Amino acid sequence: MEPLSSREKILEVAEARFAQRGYAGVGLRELASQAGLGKSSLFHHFPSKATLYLAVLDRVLLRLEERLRVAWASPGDVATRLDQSIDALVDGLAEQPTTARLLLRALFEDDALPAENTPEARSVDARIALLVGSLEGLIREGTEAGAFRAVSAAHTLQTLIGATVYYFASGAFGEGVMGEPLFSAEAVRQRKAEVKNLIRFGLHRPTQPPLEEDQR
Amino acid sequence: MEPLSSREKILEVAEARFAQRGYAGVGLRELASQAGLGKSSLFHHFPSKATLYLAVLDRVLLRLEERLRVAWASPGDVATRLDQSIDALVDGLAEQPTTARLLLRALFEDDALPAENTPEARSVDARIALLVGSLEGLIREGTEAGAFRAVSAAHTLQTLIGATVYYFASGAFGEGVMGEPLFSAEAVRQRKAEVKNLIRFGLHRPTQPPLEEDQR
DNA sequence: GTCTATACTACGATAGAC
DNA sequence: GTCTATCGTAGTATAGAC
Repeated sequence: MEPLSSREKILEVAEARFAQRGYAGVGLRELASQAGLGKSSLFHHFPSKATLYLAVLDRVLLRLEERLRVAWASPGDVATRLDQSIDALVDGLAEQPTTARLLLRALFEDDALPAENTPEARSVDARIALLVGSLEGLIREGTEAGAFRAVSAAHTLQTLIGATVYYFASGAFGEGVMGEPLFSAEAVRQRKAEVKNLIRFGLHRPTQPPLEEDQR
Repeated sequence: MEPLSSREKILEVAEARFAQRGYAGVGLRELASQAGLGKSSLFHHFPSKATLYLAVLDRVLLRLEERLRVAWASPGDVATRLDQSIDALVDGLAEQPTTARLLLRALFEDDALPAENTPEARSVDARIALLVGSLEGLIREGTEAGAFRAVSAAHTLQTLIGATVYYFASGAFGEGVMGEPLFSAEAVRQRKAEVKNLIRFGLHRPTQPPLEEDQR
Protein backbone atom coordinates (compact mmCIF):
# COMPACT_ATOMS: atom_id res chain seq x y z
CA MET A 1 0.00 0.00 0.00
CA GLU A 2 1.47 3.31 -1.08
CA PRO A 3 1.36 6.20 1.32
CA LEU A 4 -1.20 8.88 0.44
CA SER A 5 -0.07 11.93 -1.46
CA SER A 6 -0.54 15.22 0.36
CA ARG A 7 -3.50 16.05 -1.80
CA GLU A 8 -5.20 12.74 -1.04
CA LYS A 9 -4.43 13.04 2.65
CA ILE A 10 -5.94 16.52 2.73
CA LEU A 11 -9.07 15.32 0.96
CA GLU A 12 -9.46 12.46 3.39
CA VAL A 13 -9.09 14.59 6.49
CA ALA A 14 -11.28 17.32 5.03
CA GLU A 15 -14.03 14.84 4.26
CA ALA A 16 -14.10 13.70 7.87
CA ARG A 17 -14.02 17.22 9.27
CA PHE A 18 -16.59 18.74 6.93
CA ALA A 19 -18.93 15.81 7.56
CA GLN A 20 -18.64 16.25 11.30
CA ARG A 21 -18.61 20.03 11.64
CA GLY A 22 -19.92 21.51 8.41
CA TYR A 23 -18.28 24.06 6.17
CA ALA A 24 -18.30 26.97 8.58
CA GLY A 25 -17.34 24.80 11.54
CA VAL A 26 -14.02 23.64 10.12
CA GLY A 27 -10.86 25.69 10.47
CA LEU A 28 -8.04 25.30 7.98
CA ARG A 29 -5.37 25.38 10.68
CA GLU A 30 -6.87 22.37 12.43
CA LEU A 31 -7.46 20.61 9.14
CA ALA A 32 -3.91 21.15 7.99
CA SER A 33 -2.36 19.93 11.20
CA GLN A 34 -4.46 16.75 11.08
CA ALA A 35 -3.15 16.20 7.57
CA GLY A 36 0.39 16.67 8.85
CA LEU A 37 0.97 20.03 7.18
CA GLY A 38 1.22 23.71 8.03
CA LYS A 39 -1.82 25.83 7.27
CA SER A 40 -0.22 27.62 4.36
CA SER A 41 0.63 24.40 2.58
CA LEU A 42 -3.05 23.78 2.03
CA PHE A 43 -3.20 26.70 -0.34
CA HIS A 44 -0.59 25.11 -2.51
CA HIS A 45 -3.00 22.24 -3.23
CA PHE A 46 -6.33 24.08 -3.14
CA PRO A 47 -6.67 27.79 -3.83
CA SER A 48 -9.40 28.33 -1.25
CA LYS A 49 -11.48 26.65 1.42
CA ALA A 50 -14.49 26.61 -0.89
CA THR A 51 -12.55 24.83 -3.63
CA LEU A 52 -11.36 22.20 -1.18
CA TYR A 53 -14.89 21.68 0.06
CA LEU A 54 -16.23 21.24 -3.44
CA ALA A 55 -13.44 18.81 -4.28
CA VAL A 56 -14.45 16.71 -1.28
CA LEU A 57 -18.08 16.76 -2.37
CA ASP A 58 -17.21 15.86 -5.91
CA ARG A 59 -15.24 12.84 -4.83
CA VAL A 60 -18.07 11.61 -2.63
CA LEU A 61 -20.64 12.03 -5.39
CA LEU A 62 -18.40 10.17 -7.82
CA ARG A 63 -18.22 7.20 -5.48
CA LEU A 64 -22.02 7.04 -5.30
CA GLU A 65 -22.39 7.50 -9.01
CA GLU A 66 -20.21 4.50 -9.77
CA ARG A 67 -22.29 2.24 -7.55
CA LEU A 68 -25.58 3.39 -9.01
CA ARG A 69 -24.48 3.05 -12.60
CA VAL A 70 -24.39 -0.71 -12.11
CA ALA A 71 -28.00 -0.79 -10.91
CA TRP A 72 -29.18 1.38 -13.79
CA ALA A 73 -27.55 -0.90 -16.34
CA SER A 74 -29.40 -3.93 -15.00
CA PRO A 75 -31.62 -5.76 -17.51
CA GLY A 76 -34.46 -6.33 -15.00
CA ASP A 77 -37.90 -4.74 -14.93
CA VAL A 78 -38.55 -1.37 -13.29
CA ALA A 79 -39.36 -2.70 -9.84
CA THR A 80 -36.20 -4.77 -9.85
CA ARG A 81 -34.06 -1.87 -10.98
CA LEU A 82 -35.55 0.34 -8.26
CA ASP A 83 -34.77 -2.32 -5.65
CA GLN A 84 -31.24 -2.58 -6.97
CA SER A 85 -30.88 1.20 -6.92
CA ILE A 86 -31.95 1.26 -3.28
CA ASP A 87 -29.43 -1.47 -2.50
CA ALA A 88 -26.68 0.42 -4.31
CA LEU A 89 -27.57 3.72 -2.69
CA VAL A 90 -27.64 2.22 0.79
CA ASP A 91 -24.39 0.36 0.19
CA GLY A 92 -22.78 3.55 -1.04
CA LEU A 93 -23.97 5.57 1.94
CA ALA A 94 -23.03 2.82 4.38
CA GLU A 95 -19.54 2.41 2.95
CA GLN A 96 -18.30 5.48 4.78
CA PRO A 97 -20.23 7.23 7.55
CA THR A 98 -19.08 10.59 6.22
CA THR A 99 -20.94 10.29 2.92
CA ALA A 100 -24.55 10.84 3.97
CA ARG A 101 -23.67 13.62 6.38
CA LEU A 102 -21.65 15.44 3.79
CA LEU A 103 -24.41 15.21 1.20
CA LEU A 104 -27.16 16.27 3.56
CA ARG A 105 -25.12 19.17 4.87
CA ALA A 106 -24.34 20.19 1.31
CA LEU A 107 -28.03 20.84 0.69
CA PHE A 108 -27.98 23.51 3.38
CA GLU A 109 -24.69 25.18 2.72
CA ASP A 110 -25.29 26.41 -0.80
CA ASP A 111 -25.69 30.01 0.22
CA ALA A 112 -22.79 29.94 2.65
CA LEU A 113 -20.36 29.05 -0.13
CA PRO A 114 -18.63 32.00 -1.77
CA ALA A 115 -17.99 29.87 -4.87
CA GLU A 116 -20.92 29.80 -7.22
CA ASN A 117 -20.31 29.39 -10.94
CA THR A 118 -16.83 27.99 -10.57
CA PRO A 119 -15.93 24.87 -12.57
CA GLU A 120 -15.84 22.87 -9.33
CA ALA A 121 -19.34 23.97 -8.35
CA ARG A 122 -20.67 23.12 -11.78
CA SER A 123 -19.17 19.64 -11.63
CA VAL A 124 -20.86 19.00 -8.29
CA ASP A 125 -24.16 20.32 -9.58
CA ALA A 126 -23.93 18.11 -12.65
CA ARG A 127 -23.29 14.99 -10.59
CA ILE A 128 -26.24 15.74 -8.33
CA ALA A 129 -28.46 16.36 -11.34
CA LEU A 130 -27.43 13.03 -12.83
CA LEU A 131 -28.17 11.08 -9.66
CA VAL A 132 -31.46 12.83 -9.01
CA GLY A 133 -32.58 12.71 -12.62
CA SER A 134 -31.85 9.02 -13.01
CA LEU A 135 -33.70 8.01 -9.87
CA GLU A 136 -36.65 10.21 -10.69
CA GLY A 137 -36.73 8.82 -14.22
CA LEU A 138 -36.85 5.30 -12.84
CA ILE A 139 -39.86 6.08 -10.66
CA ARG A 140 -41.60 7.87 -13.48
CA GLU A 141 -40.96 4.93 -15.79
CA GLY A 142 -42.61 2.66 -13.24
CA THR A 143 -45.73 4.77 -12.88
CA GLU A 144 -46.08 5.22 -16.63
CA ALA A 145 -45.69 1.49 -17.22
CA GLY A 146 -48.39 0.83 -14.63
CA ALA A 147 -46.03 -1.07 -12.33
CA PHE A 148 -46.35 1.57 -9.61
CA ARG A 149 -49.28 3.54 -8.25
CA ALA A 150 -49.86 6.97 -9.79
CA VAL A 151 -47.57 8.64 -7.27
CA SER A 152 -45.73 11.89 -7.85
CA ALA A 153 -42.22 10.88 -8.90
CA ALA A 154 -40.77 13.96 -7.23
CA HIS A 155 -42.50 13.31 -3.92
CA THR A 156 -41.49 9.66 -3.95
CA LEU A 157 -37.91 10.54 -4.77
CA GLN A 158 -37.76 12.97 -1.87
CA THR A 159 -39.13 10.31 0.45
CA LEU A 160 -36.51 7.89 -0.83
CA ILE A 161 -33.72 10.39 -0.24
CA GLY A 162 -35.01 10.90 3.26
CA ALA A 163 -35.16 7.17 3.88
CA THR A 164 -31.55 6.71 2.82
CA VAL A 165 -29.47 9.88 2.99
CA TYR A 166 -31.17 11.29 6.07
CA TYR A 167 -31.15 7.87 7.73
CA PHE A 168 -27.40 7.39 7.43
CA ALA A 169 -26.75 11.00 8.34
CA SER A 170 -28.78 10.85 11.54
CA GLY A 171 -25.75 10.12 13.69
CA ALA A 172 -26.08 9.88 17.45
CA PHE A 173 -29.76 10.75 17.29
CA GLY A 174 -30.38 7.95 14.82
CA GLU A 175 -28.48 5.45 16.92
CA GLY A 176 -30.57 6.47 19.89
CA VAL A 177 -33.75 5.83 17.93
CA MET A 178 -32.52 2.56 16.48
CA GLY A 179 -30.94 1.33 19.69
CA GLU A 180 -27.90 0.09 17.80
CA PRO A 181 -25.11 1.30 15.49
CA LEU A 182 -26.34 2.41 12.06
CA PHE A 183 -23.39 1.12 10.10
CA SER A 184 -22.97 -2.51 11.16
CA ALA A 185 -23.34 -5.00 8.32
CA GLU A 186 -26.45 -6.44 9.92
CA ALA A 187 -28.07 -3.04 10.48
CA VAL A 188 -27.35 -2.00 6.89
CA ARG A 189 -28.83 -5.23 5.58
CA GLN A 190 -31.96 -4.66 7.60
CA ARG A 191 -32.30 -1.05 6.50
CA LYS A 192 -32.28 -2.16 2.89
CA ALA A 193 -35.05 -4.67 3.57
CA GLU A 194 -37.18 -2.21 5.56
CA VAL A 195 -36.95 0.51 2.94
CA LYS A 196 -37.68 -1.82 0.05
CA ASN A 197 -40.64 -3.35 1.84
CA LEU A 198 -42.06 -0.03 2.92
CA ILE A 199 -41.71 1.25 -0.62
CA ARG A 200 -43.39 -1.88 -1.94
CA PHE A 201 -46.11 -2.60 0.52
CA GLY A 202 -46.54 0.42 2.75
CA LEU A 203 -47.23 0.06 6.41
CA HIS A 204 -50.60 -1.63 6.35
CA ARG A 205 -51.07 -5.37 6.52
CA PRO A 206 -49.83 -7.06 3.37
CA THR A 207 -52.02 -8.45 0.66
CA GLN A 208 -48.92 -10.01 -0.84
CA PRO A 209 -46.21 -11.75 1.19
CA PRO A 210 -43.34 -9.45 2.22
CA LEU A 211 -39.81 -9.97 0.96
CA GLU A 212 -38.01 -12.81 2.63
CA GLU A 213 -35.54 -10.56 4.45
CA ASP A 214 -38.33 -8.96 6.41
CA GLN A 215 -39.34 -12.19 8.11
CA ARG A 216 -38.85 -11.80 11.83
CA MET B 1 -50.12 43.97 18.10
CA GLU B 2 -47.50 44.74 20.70
CA PRO B 3 -43.95 45.29 19.57
CA LEU B 4 -41.62 42.41 20.37
CA SER B 5 -39.51 42.56 23.49
CA SER B 6 -35.78 42.48 22.87
CA ARG B 7 -35.60 38.91 24.01
CA GLU B 8 -38.32 37.85 21.60
CA LYS B 9 -36.78 39.81 18.78
CA ILE B 10 -33.42 38.15 19.38
CA LEU B 11 -35.00 34.70 19.40
CA GLU B 12 -36.79 35.42 16.16
CA VAL B 13 -33.72 36.68 14.34
CA ALA B 14 -31.57 33.91 15.79
CA GLU B 15 -34.03 31.26 14.61
CA ALA B 16 -33.80 32.56 11.06
CA ARG B 17 -30.01 32.83 11.11
CA PHE B 18 -29.30 29.49 12.77
CA ALA B 19 -31.70 27.77 10.36
CA GLN B 20 -29.97 29.32 7.37
CA ARG B 21 -26.32 29.13 8.40
CA GLY B 22 -26.04 26.67 11.23
CA TYR B 23 -24.54 27.17 14.66
CA ALA B 24 -20.97 27.78 13.58
CA GLY B 25 -21.98 29.91 10.62
CA VAL B 26 -23.72 32.61 12.63
CA GLY B 27 -21.85 35.52 14.17
CA LEU B 28 -23.23 37.31 17.16
CA ARG B 29 -22.32 40.75 15.79
CA GLU B 30 -24.43 40.18 12.72
CA LEU B 31 -27.22 38.63 14.74
CA ALA B 32 -27.33 41.51 17.18
CA SER B 33 -27.42 44.19 14.54
CA GLN B 34 -30.29 42.41 12.78
CA ALA B 35 -32.14 42.47 16.06
CA GLY B 36 -31.44 46.18 16.38
CA LEU B 37 -28.97 45.87 19.23
CA GLY B 38 -25.28 46.15 19.89
CA LYS B 39 -23.35 42.89 20.14
CA SER B 40 -22.78 43.15 23.84
CA SER B 41 -26.45 43.59 24.61
CA LEU B 42 -27.07 40.01 23.57
CA PHE B 43 -25.19 38.81 26.59
CA HIS B 44 -27.58 40.59 28.84
CA HIS B 45 -30.39 38.30 27.61
CA PHE B 46 -28.45 35.09 27.00
CA PRO B 47 -25.22 34.23 28.78
CA SER B 48 -23.67 32.55 25.74
CA LYS B 49 -24.16 31.68 22.11
CA ALA B 50 -24.87 28.06 23.02
CA THR B 51 -27.59 29.07 25.47
CA LEU B 52 -29.24 31.26 22.86
CA TYR B 53 -29.10 28.43 20.34
CA LEU B 54 -30.69 26.00 22.76
CA ALA B 55 -33.40 28.53 23.62
CA VAL B 56 -34.23 28.79 19.93
CA LEU B 57 -34.39 25.01 19.59
CA ASP B 58 -36.54 24.67 22.69
CA ARG B 59 -39.09 27.15 21.38
CA VAL B 60 -39.31 25.36 18.03
CA LEU B 61 -39.77 21.97 19.67
CA LEU B 62 -42.46 23.38 21.93
CA ARG B 63 -44.42 24.60 18.92
CA LEU B 64 -44.32 21.14 17.36
CA GLU B 65 -45.20 19.44 20.61
CA GLU B 66 -48.37 21.48 20.99
CA ARG B 67 -49.58 20.50 17.55
CA LEU B 68 -48.86 16.82 18.04
CA ARG B 69 -50.51 16.62 21.43
CA VAL B 70 -53.85 17.20 19.71
CA ALA B 71 -53.32 14.27 17.36
CA TRP B 72 -52.27 11.97 20.19
CA ALA B 73 -55.39 12.80 22.19
CA SER B 74 -57.64 11.79 19.30
CA PRO B 75 -60.13 9.00 20.03
CA GLY B 76 -59.63 7.27 16.64
CA ASP B 77 -57.94 3.94 15.95
CA VAL B 78 -54.19 3.61 15.48
CA ALA B 79 -54.16 4.16 11.72
CA THR B 80 -56.25 7.30 12.13
CA ARG B 81 -54.05 8.66 14.89
CA LEU B 82 -50.95 8.03 12.77
CA ASP B 83 -52.53 9.89 9.86
CA GLN B 84 -53.42 12.75 12.17
CA SER B 85 -49.90 12.77 13.59
CA ILE B 86 -48.48 13.05 10.08
CA ASP B 87 -50.88 15.91 9.33
CA ALA B 88 -49.91 17.68 12.53
CA LEU B 89 -46.19 17.14 11.96
CA VAL B 90 -46.35 18.40 8.39
CA ASP B 91 -48.46 21.39 9.41
CA GLY B 92 -46.01 22.20 12.17
CA LEU B 93 -43.01 21.95 9.88
CA ALA B 94 -44.74 23.92 7.13
CA GLU B 95 -45.81 26.72 9.47
CA GLN B 96 -42.34 28.25 9.39
CA PRO B 97 -39.64 27.27 6.91
CA THR B 98 -37.05 27.59 9.64
CA THR B 99 -38.40 24.74 11.74
CA ALA B 100 -37.34 21.69 9.74
CA ARG B 101 -33.92 23.11 8.94
CA LEU B 102 -33.25 23.93 12.53
CA LEU B 103 -34.25 20.48 13.71
CA LEU B 104 -32.28 18.65 11.06
CA ARG B 105 -29.20 20.77 11.66
CA ALA B 106 -29.56 20.16 15.38
CA LEU B 107 -29.00 16.45 14.83
CA PHE B 108 -25.55 17.21 13.44
CA GLU B 109 -24.39 19.91 15.76
CA ASP B 110 -24.47 18.02 19.02
CA ASP B 111 -20.73 17.70 19.29
CA ALA B 112 -20.09 21.28 18.17
CA LEU B 113 -22.03 22.65 21.14
CA PRO B 114 -19.96 23.46 24.21
CA ALA B 115 -23.07 23.11 26.37
CA GLU B 116 -23.83 19.56 27.35
CA ASN B 117 -25.56 18.87 30.62
CA THR B 118 -26.88 22.39 31.08
CA PRO B 119 -30.56 22.78 32.04
CA GLU B 120 -31.28 24.18 28.56
CA ALA B 121 -29.74 21.17 26.85
CA ARG B 122 -31.67 18.79 29.05
CA SER B 123 -34.94 20.53 28.24
CA VAL B 124 -34.27 20.17 24.53
CA ASP B 125 -33.34 16.53 24.93
CA ALA B 126 -36.49 15.86 26.91
CA ARG B 127 -38.71 17.44 24.26
CA ILE B 128 -37.06 15.41 21.52
CA ALA B 129 -37.43 12.24 23.55
CA LEU B 130 -41.13 12.96 24.05
CA LEU B 131 -41.78 13.53 20.36
CA VAL B 132 -39.76 10.53 19.24
CA GLY B 133 -41.10 8.25 21.92
CA SER B 134 -44.72 9.09 21.24
CA LEU B 135 -44.45 8.56 17.49
CA GLU B 136 -42.56 5.32 17.93
CA GLY B 137 -45.11 4.14 20.48
CA LEU B 138 -47.88 4.80 18.01
CA ILE B 139 -46.24 2.69 15.33
CA ARG B 140 -45.50 -0.08 17.78
CA GLU B 141 -49.08 -0.03 18.97
CA GLY B 142 -50.23 -0.48 15.38
CA THR B 143 -47.98 -3.45 14.70
CA GLU B 144 -48.88 -5.13 17.99
CA ALA B 145 -52.59 -4.64 17.32
CA GLY B 146 -52.13 -6.21 13.89
CA ALA B 147 -53.20 -3.05 12.08
CA PHE B 148 -49.75 -2.62 10.53
CA ARG B 149 -47.29 -5.05 9.01
CA ALA B 150 -44.62 -6.43 11.33
CA VAL B 151 -42.27 -3.56 10.55
CA SER B 152 -39.54 -2.32 12.83
CA ALA B 153 -41.02 0.68 14.64
CA ALA B 154 -37.63 2.35 14.79
CA HIS B 155 -36.97 1.96 11.06
CA THR B 156 -40.42 3.20 10.18
CA LEU B 157 -40.07 6.18 12.47
CA GLN B 158 -36.78 7.12 10.86
CA THR B 159 -38.37 6.88 7.43
CA LEU B 160 -41.21 9.08 8.63
CA ILE B 161 -38.80 11.68 9.98
CA GLY B 162 -37.02 11.65 6.66
CA ALA B 163 -40.28 12.04 4.78
CA THR B 164 -41.25 15.09 6.82
CA VAL B 165 -38.33 16.83 8.52
CA TYR B 166 -35.85 16.19 5.74
CA TYR B 167 -38.45 17.08 3.11
CA PHE B 168 -39.19 20.51 4.53
CA ALA B 169 -35.52 21.13 5.23
CA SER B 170 -34.44 20.37 1.68
CA GLY B 171 -34.51 24.00 0.63
CA ALA B 172 -33.38 25.03 -2.84
CA PHE B 173 -32.44 21.46 -3.70
CA GLY B 174 -35.90 20.27 -2.75
CA GLU B 175 -37.58 22.99 -4.76
CA GLY B 176 -35.47 21.98 -7.72
CA VAL B 177 -36.62 18.38 -7.40
CA MET B 178 -40.25 19.31 -6.82
CA GLY B 179 -40.32 22.00 -9.48
CA GLU B 180 -42.30 24.29 -7.19
CA PRO B 181 -42.12 25.97 -3.77
CA LEU B 182 -42.24 23.55 -0.84
CA PHE B 183 -44.29 25.73 1.46
CA SER B 184 -47.30 26.79 -0.58
CA ALA B 185 -50.63 25.66 0.87
CA GLU B 186 -51.26 23.43 -2.12
CA ALA B 187 -47.80 21.84 -1.99
CA VAL B 188 -48.14 21.17 1.73
CA ARG B 189 -51.55 19.60 1.22
CA GLN B 190 -50.15 17.32 -1.44
CA ARG B 191 -47.15 16.34 0.65
CA LYS B 192 -49.48 15.16 3.40
CA ALA B 193 -51.44 13.04 0.95
CA GLU B 194 -48.34 11.56 -0.67
CA VAL B 195 -46.73 10.61 2.63
CA LYS B 196 -49.90 9.11 4.07
CA ASN B 197 -50.55 7.11 0.92
CA LEU B 198 -46.98 5.87 0.66
CA ILE B 199 -47.08 4.86 4.30
CA ARG B 200 -50.39 3.09 3.74
CA PHE B 201 -50.04 1.46 0.40
CA GLY B 202 -46.42 1.61 -0.64
CA LEU B 203 -45.42 2.26 -4.17
CA HIS B 204 -46.85 -0.74 -5.93
CA ARG B 205 -50.26 -0.82 -7.54
CA PRO B 206 -53.01 -0.68 -4.93
CA THR B 207 -55.17 -3.58 -3.94
CA GLN B 208 -57.28 -1.11 -2.00
CA PRO B 209 -58.33 2.29 -3.37
CA PRO B 210 -55.97 5.14 -2.46
CA LEU B 211 -57.09 8.06 -0.33
CA GLU B 212 -59.22 10.56 -2.17
CA GLU B 213 -56.61 13.32 -2.06
CA ASP B 214 -54.27 11.29 -4.20
CA GLN B 215 -56.63 11.17 -7.18
CA ARG B 216 -55.00 12.87 -10.13
C1' DG C 1 -31.18 47.40 29.50
C1' DT C 2 -28.18 49.27 26.19
C1' DC C 3 -24.06 51.31 25.08
C1' DT C 4 -18.62 51.91 24.04
C1' DA C 5 -14.41 50.03 24.59
C1' DT C 6 -11.58 46.34 24.84
C1' DA C 7 -9.34 41.47 25.37
C1' DC C 8 -7.91 37.61 23.28
C1' DT C 9 -8.31 34.05 19.98
C1' DA C 10 -9.19 32.24 15.57
C1' DC C 11 -10.37 32.92 10.88
C1' DG C 12 -9.04 32.74 5.60
C1' DA C 13 -5.53 34.22 2.80
C1' DT C 14 -0.87 36.11 1.06
C1' DA C 15 4.27 36.94 0.67
C1' DG C 16 8.45 35.22 0.39
C1' DA C 17 12.46 32.28 2.24
C1' DC C 18 14.15 27.67 1.68
C1' DG D 1 6.13 21.61 -1.74
C1' DT D 2 6.53 23.20 2.82
C1' DC D 3 7.75 26.55 5.93
C1' DT D 4 7.49 31.20 9.01
C1' DA D 5 5.64 35.54 9.34
C1' DT D 6 2.11 38.62 8.72
C1' DC D 7 -2.35 40.98 7.21
C1' DG D 8 -6.98 42.31 8.06
C1' DT D 9 -11.22 40.68 9.74
C1' DA D 10 -14.42 38.52 12.68
C1' DG D 11 -15.10 35.29 16.45
C1' DT D 12 -16.98 35.06 21.73
C1' DA D 13 -16.92 37.31 25.81
C1' DT D 14 -16.15 40.92 29.65
C1' DA D 15 -15.91 45.55 32.10
C1' DG D 16 -17.92 49.46 33.19
C1' DA D 17 -20.29 54.06 31.92
C1' DC D 18 -24.93 55.75 31.36
